[in-house]
Amino acid sequence: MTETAPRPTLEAVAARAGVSRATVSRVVNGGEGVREPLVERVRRAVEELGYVPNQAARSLVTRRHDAVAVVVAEPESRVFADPFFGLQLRGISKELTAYDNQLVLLLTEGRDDHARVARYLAGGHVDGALVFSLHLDDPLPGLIQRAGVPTVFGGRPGWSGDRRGVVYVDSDNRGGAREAVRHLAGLGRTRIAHITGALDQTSAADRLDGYRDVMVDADPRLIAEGDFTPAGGERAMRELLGRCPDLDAVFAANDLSAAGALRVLRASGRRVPDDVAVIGFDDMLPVAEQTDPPLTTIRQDIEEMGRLMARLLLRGLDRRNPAGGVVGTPSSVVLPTTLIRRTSA
Amino acid sequence: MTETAPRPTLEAVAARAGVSRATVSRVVNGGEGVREPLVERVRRAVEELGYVPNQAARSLVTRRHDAVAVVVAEPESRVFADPFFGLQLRGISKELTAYDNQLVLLLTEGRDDHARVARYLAGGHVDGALVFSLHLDDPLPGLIQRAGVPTVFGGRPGWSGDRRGVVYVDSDNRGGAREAVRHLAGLGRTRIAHITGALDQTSAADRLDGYRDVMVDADPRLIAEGDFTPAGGERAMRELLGRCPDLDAVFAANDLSAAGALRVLRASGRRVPDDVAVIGFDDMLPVAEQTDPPLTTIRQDIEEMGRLMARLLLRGLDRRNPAGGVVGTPSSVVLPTTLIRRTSA
DNA sequence: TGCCGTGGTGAGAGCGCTCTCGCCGCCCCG
DNA sequence: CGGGGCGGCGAGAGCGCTCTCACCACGGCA
Repeated sequence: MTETAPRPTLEAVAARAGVSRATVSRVVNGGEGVREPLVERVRRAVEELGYVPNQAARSLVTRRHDAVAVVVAEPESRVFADPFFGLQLRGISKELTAYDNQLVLLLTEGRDDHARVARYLAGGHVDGALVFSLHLDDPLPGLIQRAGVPTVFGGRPGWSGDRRGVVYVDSDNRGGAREAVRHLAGLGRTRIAHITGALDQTSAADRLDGYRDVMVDADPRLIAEGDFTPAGGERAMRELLGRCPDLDAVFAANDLSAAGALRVLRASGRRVPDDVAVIGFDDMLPVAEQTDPPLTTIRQDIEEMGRLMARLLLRGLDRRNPAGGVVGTPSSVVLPTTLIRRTSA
Repeated sequence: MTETAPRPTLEAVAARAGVSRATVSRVVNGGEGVREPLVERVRRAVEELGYVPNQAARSLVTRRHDAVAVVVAEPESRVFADPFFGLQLRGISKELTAYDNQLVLLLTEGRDDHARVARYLAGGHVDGALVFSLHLDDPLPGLIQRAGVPTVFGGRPGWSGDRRGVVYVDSDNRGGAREAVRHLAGLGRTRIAHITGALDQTSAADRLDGYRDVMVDADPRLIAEGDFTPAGGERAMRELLGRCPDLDAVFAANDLSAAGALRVLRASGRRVPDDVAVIGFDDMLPVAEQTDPPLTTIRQDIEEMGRLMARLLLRGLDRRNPAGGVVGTPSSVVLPTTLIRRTSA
């Protein structure tokens, strides 16, 4: 716990290099319009003094912070039980780092925190925000929109407010679900059940829609509500088995609930995939590879989603146009999914 | 993606309230030494204009940022496969939020990033740092110490540098391990094996030490090296079964590797706990409760560790002395562990 | 009544930076 | 050889805040 030492200022560097503050500033910010010998002298002075620009002073005049808030608005601590957010965070972090932006993490605890987050964002402490808020009734997106902070959402925000200018990155949940169900059908299965995710989230709703796209007139008893957790998967599977003992396949809304379903199936004496084929969603490696048997699933590139969110935001912020593409208001992106075949289906 | 609107300044509030900037500043910062009617007038003006202080301007003069960096220096993306960091982050976030500090997340990708992190910390953008760097040979703690940033480590840093003034928060890994092994011994088990964690981390080394404390002259073949992952647990368990088919208990360095071990034991036809008792470490709920059978384990309060790290740092920063206690250089804290009995042992 | 002490308020400097503008010297062209 | 243009550099203002200090109006005491 040492104390922070006094740090050299632009002034000090200028004095040492024998130039003006303005010139040092120019060199520090890229060196445009300064002749080589001077650039060299300034660089050396910076080096020798260990000069690091004071971000506060800089922000004060540029009104830029080179910082982005990441808002994770999950009511429950379930957030990190899933490796989901972690992976997305990693993708975000990589992209932000590549363009020298900092990541300010805002975790919310329940409703009261929304005001806090909104205040922070409205306070202009960051240049933009990446927001994870997937619940249908979440007031946060609205608050943020009112705060006027450039924002990219993680997952299609399911709220009823003004839709204009809303940018999000999502997986093709519906398409992926269709692919999953078609795969099961292609295996000759006809009694294909679905364990949904938490239906107040758009991803769960979309996957259910995808299931219905293929199973146009499916027996409604083949659908059981889960909540993306293993326990929820177990519950739903037991329910399904009770209602339709003759089912021969299950499409679970994510790998975690598939894992739960798998346990119940085994306990009930069914063999997977012989008696019942099971397919998950996410391709969460530590889960999908570790189940018994290993899980066939729909892969979504979560880290890439994070990276893309950051890239879109930065592009909208006009940060020297990250990674090419046309500058301007970016639009939402829906990433494709892939079927990963293991043994469960 | 709306543009940020121009925000009112102190000046504007002062004008509206008919007072000086200084008075507004005083009110905004607690209102000490300003008479009630004025306070009221200023408050109203702030409210009406929606004034939010410009943090950059404030930092420029106070040299405080009310921001803390959280550095996660895990080489591999394994970081978030474990819910570990997520939980700790949550604890940290809660505490920081309670004292109005922001959380700047710094994830590192391999060695090259160390310099970046060190530069950032040395740059004085944050008031302090919370660092997770548990590897023995990690140069980061040294770099940070040189940067002169007040720091609290998560887990005992295992490095050979200057130890003075190093503050950390850790679980009683050694004591917990002793309790685990004693519990197995109390069950009448005598051939107690140990699956270690990644031994370049202090927590793994400490747990191994704890095991040895009880099993003073254990057969060295009863120890197999794991790496805290389920796959590592499987590998180690197979190794152990090959070397010592007569073992009757296993203490795994964490729940994840215990889950792997459990699978191998079942595949080998052993009954748990009848033939082999198994105990884990961490009490990672989504893992420990979902194994078959549910895992007996050593619980550590991970969220509390995070909270404590933040509290210690803030206290060292002299932030109005969070949560009581003597002000001054804080010292390290080692949190106790608890045995959680489920069915595996 | 006069003086000092005290508490409340305002004026102003200055934190470290960026950016505009103006000056100066050089080169090119007539 | 002179003038205009241009590129390189420095001077200085000002971003929005905090904090010191001086000022003023009281009240208490002699």
